Amino acid sequence: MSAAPERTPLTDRGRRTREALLSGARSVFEEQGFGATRMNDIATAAGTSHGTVYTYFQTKESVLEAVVQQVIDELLASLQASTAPDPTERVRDANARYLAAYAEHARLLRVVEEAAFSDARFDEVLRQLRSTHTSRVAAAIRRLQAEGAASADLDPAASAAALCAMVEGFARHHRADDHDTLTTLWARALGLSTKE
Amino acid sequence: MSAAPERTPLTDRGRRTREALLSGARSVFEEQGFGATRMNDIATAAGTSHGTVYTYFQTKESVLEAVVQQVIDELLASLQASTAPDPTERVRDANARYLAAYAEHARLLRVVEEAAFSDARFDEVLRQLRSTHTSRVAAAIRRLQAEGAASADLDPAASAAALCAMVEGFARHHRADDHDTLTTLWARALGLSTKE
Amino acid sequence: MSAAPERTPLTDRGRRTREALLSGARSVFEEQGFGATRMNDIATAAGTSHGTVYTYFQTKESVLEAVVQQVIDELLASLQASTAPDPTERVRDANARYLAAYAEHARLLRVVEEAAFSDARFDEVLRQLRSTHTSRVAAAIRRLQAEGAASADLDPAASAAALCAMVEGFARHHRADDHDTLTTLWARALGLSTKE
Amino acid sequence: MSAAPERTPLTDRGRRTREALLSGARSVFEEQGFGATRMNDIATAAGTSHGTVYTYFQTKESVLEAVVQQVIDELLASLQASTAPDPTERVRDANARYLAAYAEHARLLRVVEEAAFSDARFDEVLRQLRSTHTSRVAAAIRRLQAEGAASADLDPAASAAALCAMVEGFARHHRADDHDTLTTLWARALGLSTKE
DNA sequence: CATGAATGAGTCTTCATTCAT
DNA sequence: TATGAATGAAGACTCATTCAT
Repeated sequence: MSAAPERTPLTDRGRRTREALLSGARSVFEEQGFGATRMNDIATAAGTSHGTVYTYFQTKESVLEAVVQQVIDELLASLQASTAPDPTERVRDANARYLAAYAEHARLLRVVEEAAFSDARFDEVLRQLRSTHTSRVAAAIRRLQAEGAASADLDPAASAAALCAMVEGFARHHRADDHDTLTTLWARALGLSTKE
Repeated sequence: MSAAPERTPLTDRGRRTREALLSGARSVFEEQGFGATRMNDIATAAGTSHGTVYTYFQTKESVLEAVVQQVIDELLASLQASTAPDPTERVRDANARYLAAYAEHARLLRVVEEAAFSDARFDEVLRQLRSTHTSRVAAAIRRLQAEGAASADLDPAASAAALCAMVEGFARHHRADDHDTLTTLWARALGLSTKE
Repeated sequence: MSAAPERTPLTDRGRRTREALLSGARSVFEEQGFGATRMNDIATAAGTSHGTVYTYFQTKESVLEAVVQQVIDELLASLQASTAPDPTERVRDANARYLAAYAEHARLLRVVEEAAFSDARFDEVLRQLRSTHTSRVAAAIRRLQAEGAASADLDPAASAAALCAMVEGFARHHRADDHDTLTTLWARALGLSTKE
Repeated sequence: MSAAPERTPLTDRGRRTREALLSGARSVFEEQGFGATRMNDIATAAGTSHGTVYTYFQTKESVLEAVVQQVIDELLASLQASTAPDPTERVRDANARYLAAYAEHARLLRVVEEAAFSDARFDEVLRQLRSTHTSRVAAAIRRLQAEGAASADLDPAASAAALCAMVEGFARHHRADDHDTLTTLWARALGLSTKE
């Protein structure tokens, strides 16, 4: 009866405020992490009173969810498979883009990971993200195998999982833009026939 | 601010209490995570009263730190380089042991990761752990290269980082004991000359 | 403090809106009680926007006050003294009508009682209601005594108070339409001479 | 896991504090009502910090519940049936005691009524209280009927309900100690044979 | 050493009311 | 008039940490 519905802004002013909140929230989350961020910080960052946050969002989790929603699609879009002709180029390209995308969103992803410790929703978000990406990579591997460009004896799904883990882990812990080693390892692991 | 120094128990009874606390704390942390664990839960799990925890530890973080300390050494010990004669066997062996060790300590490691979000100390712990392991792997790779068993053109440090990331990520997200694919990928990536 | 004066709507549209608000408010109050009702709920029930409520009413209390105003007169009107010739019939008739009226308005009266805990205005409303009704009953008793139909030794005011309390309490707690016992008790208490 | 159990004090100091809280709470509730009472007020009245209230009680409702628990038994005890030989005396006696008990606890009962609007637990408390008392009165009426001292044609349960409602309502609205009228009405309603 | 009581800073959240459009 | 956004006072509750016994 007396709910506090996640309101969708009806006017322009409302839309602007909501945007300001999302953008402010993202900044603050990225700077302070999820747990350390106070609803008040979000309001302040958006230039509103703290009550206004609750006009558009129910809880801190909802805010993060909305922030993430905006980012997820954009993130997945930037991870589309490469169309380079050479397999190794494709891999290099894919890794480069992954590392770039990761670098751009690293801080927010960390926030989501943090939030995942106390809210399963975010676990799911991450699982989805990984699973989508891994599936794409598995498909790419299958394609390479069909073309005879990659070792046929590899399990595509497991390989994809492992290789994605490698890139993600590398991106996370070394945030280097050095993807040469990465590409080489990947290519050799898959037994890519290189043009030379 | 903090009055009582972290005390090392002098009496037998004290030693026993401290052990109970550590063991209880580990259970509770693993079950509930760091943030969700109350000092009270730790005391209860250890069968002591609330205040006793502070006889041995200064803060919740200190408790986790002590728990972790116990585990770290044990963990690193179980990750010593293999002594198998065949390179691929060495890799398989190492991966198997890594996955086993990870599985055994996964929950606690997650707790440390969670705590790392609010306390840099734990970030450091994880970094150390990874770095120690990666160094060892890098050394192993260098050895293989010296023996002519692995591709000489690979950067040992970067490769080690990437391959460790792969195993860690695989262990984390897929907690499978399927290490065949992992070993194959690793071996091929390194260009291991297989005995056949 | 309160800027806008309680306005009487001047246009037709205004009158309709005000009616909708009152009717919606009554429903919501009766369903949820006073404290649990949000201004928002009232607006929603009336099909208006949030802010519109304040065009017609100053506070939540004002809304209830207006709702009650409408009901009070109607309620008192339905409790006019009976004109049946036989005293016992008159009593039975009066009780029946009281119970019926109570049943019809019970929920709203409960709301008023609830509001009375935090706003003396509503205490006064209830006191008035009771006092009006009790006075009428006292007058009726005096009439009966004058006619020699009721025991002359009873204090009319006190008896009326007690008997009204009985009917009200019965209505409140037992919401039965069984008024036989009630009528009998009442008649015997007053020593009504029965026709037989 | 991380519950905040309604703790029973184990030490004397704890017992004293809990008592202080209950007694302070009762005062404050009676003075300000349930809704207007802040946890802080209770703490202050008990001379503790507000956190201490939560050492012993979970919510404001729990505090009231504990306060009421203490009173209920005492209240029911003081409403035991009279042992006077004369029926009318018994009634007078019972009413006198009821009015006295009511007067003593009136304020707290009002608080319970207030709380009942938002918490069904308290509705139940009141229902129980009434029902216990009404049952006793019904039993008393049956006894009188068996002795031939009261009209045999009355339904004891319904009569008890009505008469209890009368006394309660009278006590509530007129808090007079004038119980003469009450006793007379009651006696006549029941057709008590008076000794004269 | 152990116990359990006491503390209070820190946050989220609600919602009546005001205000700009 | 009507709308819907904005405000912010107010209060409940948690829990790490301190302290008296």
